[in-house]
Amino acid sequence: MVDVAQAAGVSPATVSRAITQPKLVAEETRERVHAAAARLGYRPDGMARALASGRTMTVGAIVPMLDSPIFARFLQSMQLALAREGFQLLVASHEMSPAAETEAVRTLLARGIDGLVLVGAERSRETAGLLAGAGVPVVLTWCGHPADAAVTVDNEKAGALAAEHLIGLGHRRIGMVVGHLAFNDRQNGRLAGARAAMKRAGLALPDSRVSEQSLTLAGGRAGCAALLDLAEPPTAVIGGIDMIAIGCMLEAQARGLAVPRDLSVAGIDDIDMAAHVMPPLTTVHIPTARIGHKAADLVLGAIAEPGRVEHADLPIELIVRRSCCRAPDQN
Amino acid sequence: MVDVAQAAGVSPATVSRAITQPKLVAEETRERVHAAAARLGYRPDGMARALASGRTMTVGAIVPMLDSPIFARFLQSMQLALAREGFQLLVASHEMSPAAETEAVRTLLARGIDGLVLVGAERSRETAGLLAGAGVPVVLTWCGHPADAAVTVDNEKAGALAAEHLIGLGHRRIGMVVGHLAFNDRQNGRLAGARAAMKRAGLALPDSRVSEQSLTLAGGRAGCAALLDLAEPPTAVIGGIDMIAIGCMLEAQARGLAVPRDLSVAGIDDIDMAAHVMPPLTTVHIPTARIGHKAADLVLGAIAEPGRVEHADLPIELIVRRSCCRAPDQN
DNA sequence: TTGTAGGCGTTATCAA
DNA sequence: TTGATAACGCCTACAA
Repeated sequence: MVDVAQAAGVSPATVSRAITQPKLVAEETRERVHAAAARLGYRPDGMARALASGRTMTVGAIVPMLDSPIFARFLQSMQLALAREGFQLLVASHEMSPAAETEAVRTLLARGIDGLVLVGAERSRETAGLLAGAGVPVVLTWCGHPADAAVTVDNEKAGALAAEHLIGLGHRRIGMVVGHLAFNDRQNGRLAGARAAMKRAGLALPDSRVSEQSLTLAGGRAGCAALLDLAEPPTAVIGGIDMIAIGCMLEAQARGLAVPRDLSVAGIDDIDMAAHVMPPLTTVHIPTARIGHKAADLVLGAIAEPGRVEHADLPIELIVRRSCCRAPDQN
Repeated sequence: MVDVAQAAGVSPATVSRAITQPKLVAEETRERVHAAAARLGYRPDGMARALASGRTMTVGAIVPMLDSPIFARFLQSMQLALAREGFQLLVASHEMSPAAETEAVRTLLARGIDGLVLVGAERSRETAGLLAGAGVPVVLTWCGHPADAAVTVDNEKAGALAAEHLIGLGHRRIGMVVGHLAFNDRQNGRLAGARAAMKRAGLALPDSRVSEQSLTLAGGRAGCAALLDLAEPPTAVIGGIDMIAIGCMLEAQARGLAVPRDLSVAGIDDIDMAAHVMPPLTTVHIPTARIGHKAADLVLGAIAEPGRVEHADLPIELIVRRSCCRAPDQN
């Protein structure tokens, strides 16, 4: 910077201003500085800048896992929105481990970020403590109490929408394959919502008809297999995420069952694939990309105006495709 | 840090050493420092540390897109390997735009990273220039010239393996659905490899039997549709990535064609889903997670020992499942 | 509109 | 083994 200043015949301070606050510098001076900077190939040092200004132009995000169509999409849209404002995205994943999440928060905070985006509202006391003393805005996604800065969707309602659709089709024995419930308030919410909807209809969703599996196609297949092997197998299955729901369809089909004739399957998420599998999956649309975009908006807003906490609840809706049909007559 | 130093009755320099180079400090002193640090809740400032030391403990990665099972997996394993060594991952994506890649390189470099991982070896002159003057190790992945620090797989061979398998099954009219070829040397390589294999067998893969599509399920469906609508539709199709190949299967099935009886389909990548779709997809296994892991190893190695350039070529292999069968008798 | 000067929180060199 | 002290490269009142 000193070199640029000399080359442009100004002081280092003016170079700094010409770059970060162009309006404070006379146009003629500004141009001389920029020319000199370009000629000398000057690149401001981000760390020095961060140290002096306290701002890193970086937002951190910690997701349960990178290797998931949902979080990949989420990060994708967040990264895009951040990049548009000149911010960068620092990502970490905790692989469903609260301890790993704590560690990720710790290192991200130490590394220097201007804001942090997390998934879910449920976390260890230790992590919560770190966040409380973070000194940077924190935005929660998917779940979040009304007082939090958060972008939420109604996971209970998502589960309920799927269940109500199936109930409306006459299904009475409905099963659900969910992700591991520990440290996953999204899955917990969806299960609770489905259960509540069934209760309202005078039906039950006993634990025996709920299978806890990994959030993968394989998990869906395994969970569906378990439910189909029951003495009284369900006539319909809800997947806690689409990936699981699609796994359920594949397992049913692998056993020679037709979907939806022999087994109705509904999902939650509406990932791209849902529309393309056979049969196209009936699912609850969660606006994943919008969550990412909105989360970026909220952190950026809170960074610009410290203390500001916004809460956004994004609408969800049932997308009826062709993986569910009327239940066969039962007793 | 000054507070900690005072509380421990030592100088700031000793606090620094006690934390970063424990061995240089007497055990008794070290413990006093750590105790004081813990009591005061001291957290080293990453930016100050970066400015003073020149190391950021951060590695940048720029991928074509975040929203892809392959790159998500890749980043996942890289992030894990980096975290184990105390490094963090800064990610950006360029959405298949060379200009966006340039910009991403520029900002990551400015932000301060100790190393950079890129996908593919093909890029704009401008980006290449930035990298040349980057001052930090750069590791290429998937593609890379032998002189580069890179983790490569043989994309030509991948295309060839798929094609040879189909040729061996008696197919003579083989089509291919690839991703957009511009700025994607992986897809170019796979296509070239398939073409070369067919040529060796006295067959041709004319452009008319190659469909360029987006790297999605929908792209696969569209590409397959285009090929099936040909006057002489292929009896087998290769997908440039599994996602496309699976899209091809879905399109065929949606048209009432049985896979593989009426159309054989082969993919390249071996994503998790490949084993679970119906029929299970015959594909070329690309060790995506290992690429990520190895890339982390290489950058870390180059960071530790500047000037070191390692090149790793990872093996690939054909995984025969059930989406391909013998060609029907033709002409 | 521009320059001066102090400081951001560490690390690293050199003595002690 | 520990302590001064000078960078690290930039930002930002404050003054001119």
